[in-house]
Amino acid sequence: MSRFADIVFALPLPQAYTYAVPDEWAAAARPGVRARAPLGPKTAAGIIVRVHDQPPAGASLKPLLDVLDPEPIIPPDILDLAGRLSRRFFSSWGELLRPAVPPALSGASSMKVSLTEPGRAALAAGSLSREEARIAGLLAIKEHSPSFFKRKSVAAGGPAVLSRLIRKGFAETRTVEKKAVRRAVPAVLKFPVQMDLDFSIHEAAARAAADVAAAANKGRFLSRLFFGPPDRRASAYLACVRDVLARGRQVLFLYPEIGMSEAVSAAFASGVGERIVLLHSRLTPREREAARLRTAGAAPLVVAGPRSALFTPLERLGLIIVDEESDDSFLQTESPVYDARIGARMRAETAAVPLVFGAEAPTVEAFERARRDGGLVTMAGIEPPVRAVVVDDRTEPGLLADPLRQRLAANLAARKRTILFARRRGYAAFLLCPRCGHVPRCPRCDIALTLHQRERRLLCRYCSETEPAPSACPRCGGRIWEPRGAGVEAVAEEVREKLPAARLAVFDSETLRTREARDKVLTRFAGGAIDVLVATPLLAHQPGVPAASLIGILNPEQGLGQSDFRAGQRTFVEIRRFLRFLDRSDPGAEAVLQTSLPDHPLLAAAAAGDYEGFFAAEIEYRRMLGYPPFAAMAEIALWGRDAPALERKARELAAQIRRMGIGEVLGPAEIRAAGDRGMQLVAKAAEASALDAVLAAALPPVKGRKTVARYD
DNA sequence: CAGGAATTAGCC
DNA sequence: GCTAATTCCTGA
Repeated sequence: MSRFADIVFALPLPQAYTYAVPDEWAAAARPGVRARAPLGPKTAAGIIVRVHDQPPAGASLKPLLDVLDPEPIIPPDILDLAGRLSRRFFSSWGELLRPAVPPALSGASSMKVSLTEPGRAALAAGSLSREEARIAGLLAIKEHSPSFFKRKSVAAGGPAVLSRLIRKGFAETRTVEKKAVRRAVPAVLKFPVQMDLDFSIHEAAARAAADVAAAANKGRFLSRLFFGPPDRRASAYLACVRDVLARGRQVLFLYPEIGMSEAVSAAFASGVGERIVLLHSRLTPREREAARLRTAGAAPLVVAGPRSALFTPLERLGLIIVDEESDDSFLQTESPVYDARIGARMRAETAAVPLVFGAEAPTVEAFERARRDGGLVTMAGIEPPVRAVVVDDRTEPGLLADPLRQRLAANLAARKRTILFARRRGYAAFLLCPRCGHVPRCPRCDIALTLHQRERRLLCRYCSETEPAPSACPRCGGRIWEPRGAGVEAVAEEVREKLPAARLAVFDSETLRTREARDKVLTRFAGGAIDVLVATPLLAHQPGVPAASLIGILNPEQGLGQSDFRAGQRTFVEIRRFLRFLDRSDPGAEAVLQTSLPDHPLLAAAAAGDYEGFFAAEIEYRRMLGYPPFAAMAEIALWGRDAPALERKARELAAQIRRMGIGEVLGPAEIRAAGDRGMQLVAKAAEASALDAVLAAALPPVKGRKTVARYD
């Protein structure tokens, strides 16, 4: 009889806790059931992940109080998957299990804080203290949840200052009932897009689909990358899926949370029909429960959903597909951190089922791996890829280079739709005093403050510090500011000035805060009531964006400047994603990539749709610098205020990891984010498992706040 | 140096 | 995430 149970909680706790199992619960305490147990001064419900007979070493022992389920609510394979992901990403096992737990009936409201009229007046009059003005400035831009102010990145002392503002009547809280989505999306979606799908697949794809189906049938792991445009991938997926369903097995289909790539979903809707269960963020709790019940049986189904669908329990899993593999949304960066692509590989390997990745512009890592393993399946498009004209903006005075402006005017005259993509929200990335070169910076984070013209405020995009935009330069007293690094507001202003007849809308998270507002703008754009959308990359993650006859991409080279080994990859993928909105049914449709680096090979490759050209250069760069996929890598950051102590701790950790003898340890180097000081180490190893083992041994003893990012 | 506010460690 | 313990800070 098992006398101990390991329990995980849906809290950011790094490990499982061991409890004694009282005799009365000995039979009921099984892996996968919920149990209530004492945790600190309170009790909490968690999930039993293991029962055993090994008394825990050292740690104190308390008995669990109650077993809440007669039967396991989570099957062993999902418990194990979440456990392995938590160890890989140093995140919470219990939090990872949350999407696998049947939807609870709690937490139906949330709190919002907003500024009152007296608060606005006090802020404008400057009668608030520095700290109060900072918090009030944030609230002036938009309302926030109280927990927003608890985030370290927002403000030290945020909660206290906030309660003072509330006490003085300058701010107020209100409870927002979480309302069920009124317009329910049916479980089987009907897709508005009409397209002629070419279901004939060419030979290489047909052969690959046959391989995948055969592996699914034999219960064998196999990994393939379907490299090609959405319509081609869709027909290849469908061929695999039909076969797997016909053998009575289930398919897990993961897609990024961008509607769903429309060609793929349309193909699924017509090819699989009723046997698809779509999981997505617009489901109401009732629909979510209905979907869960449908997936709970052994019926052959396609379960399609975003990254969290990875944790859907399935009795008869036969195939996993991850479409749009290079989309950033597969990596969850907030707690619990995990990468659904890595999780999909783990799940496919353990379940002994084939794994199919698909993308038109895959990650360098996936492409290299597929090439090496012979898993690459190239599917040429029916049409050649969209090509963008590259335009040099260095000699142009305004934000829109002349060739782009002319095309915009012509497109407007023809009453056709235009989308202009700018990289930033707000008005300008930063202000520059042309007289002395001064740039207002955040006093805590040292990065340039963003100008928000409408509120006349400067905002730090790291820590949300805000202050009124200064009228005169604090250094030289100059009265003229030059806004640099165009945001959507500035681009919109220029279009209005140069082309007053254009009916224009700004599409960013600040202008359009709710889903309803976003849908409304898209409907008007589709219906011809809006000619030009000036959008941040947010637009590319919306469902139902109509195609446009002119796409302008403004200065994507800004994304290349980040000191991140994946900046090139991200920029390429983003440009190709923007270009997808080009209306290919219009023979006069054009795309323009405006840049101050017109000769940059990555931009040229992105404009031409030359993935292989991009890959050849990028993989060489990764090889030379020893980045993934040529090494497994971890960025370890230690955070704190006491700089000397921090540095000592970081050096010790670096030495410790070096002693354990893995590939390479770089640093520690000083980093700053959100007003915090940190020291960062980079550890690299040839083998991912070796790196994970070293980190698992070296990290837990390190006290204090730390973050780990792991890449392969 | 009190007394409260802010931050952080620990939760089995 | 919540609470208790610890550290920090203000103001005399």
